[in-house]
Amino acid sequence: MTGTQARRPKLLLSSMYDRLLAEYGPQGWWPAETDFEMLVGAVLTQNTTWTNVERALTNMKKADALNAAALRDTDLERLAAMIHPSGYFNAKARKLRALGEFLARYDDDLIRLFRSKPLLELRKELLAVFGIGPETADSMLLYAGGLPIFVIDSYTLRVLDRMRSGGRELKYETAQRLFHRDKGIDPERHYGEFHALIVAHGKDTCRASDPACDQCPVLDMCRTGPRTVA
DNA sequence: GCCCAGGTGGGTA
DNA sequence: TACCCACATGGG
Repeated sequence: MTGTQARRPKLLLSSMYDRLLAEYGPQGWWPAETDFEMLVGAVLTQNTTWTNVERALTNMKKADALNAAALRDTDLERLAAMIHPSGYFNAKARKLRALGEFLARYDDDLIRLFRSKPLLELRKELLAVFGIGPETADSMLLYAGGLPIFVIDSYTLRVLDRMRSGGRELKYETAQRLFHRDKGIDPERHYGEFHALIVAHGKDTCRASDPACDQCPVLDMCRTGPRTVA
């Protein structure tokens, strides 16, 4: 650090967690009845509102298609019709097909899948599946697999960028490292809840169209000047 | 009518 | 690596 550069206060992410929890209460994510439904929901919710995903999931349940074998065997056009409300239905139908084919490697057994290898190897394997990117993979590992990995989404990147002193936008893995390195955050107790709280806050007030975040009632650290994320 | 939503894959320079 | 764009419905 140069002599002219002022030392900025460190912001503990754990304090952000406390603020969000006090404002929004426990979120109890992921909103799915089964781990398999969670995996499907993770694909369907890509760049889409959850209410639209729920409509698609309901259609799949009615058609008895909410299982791995159905993802593999159902005609793609029919699958796309079921998930129509979730948008990108043709692309997502192909993604669900790829998910079903991937699960067949583990005999459609999610416990077997998540216990098959170390976390980072499993993550790499998921990322190789068509339609599964970093956020989708990490959501699956955390919420369905119960594994200690933090999920970064657009809300998280937006909040972190606003809390920082400017410069380049954070990349996914860089942002994820900030959470993994914060000793005040317990992976078992906090990762799932923290991500859900950030989403709750994002839906509530942290709009992309409000770059100054001036109206944010919760995270005033977003608008109180330059800070450095711890 | 416009913007946005719990992203990802493919193409290009 | 860093951009761009396509993918698409439904709510505010």
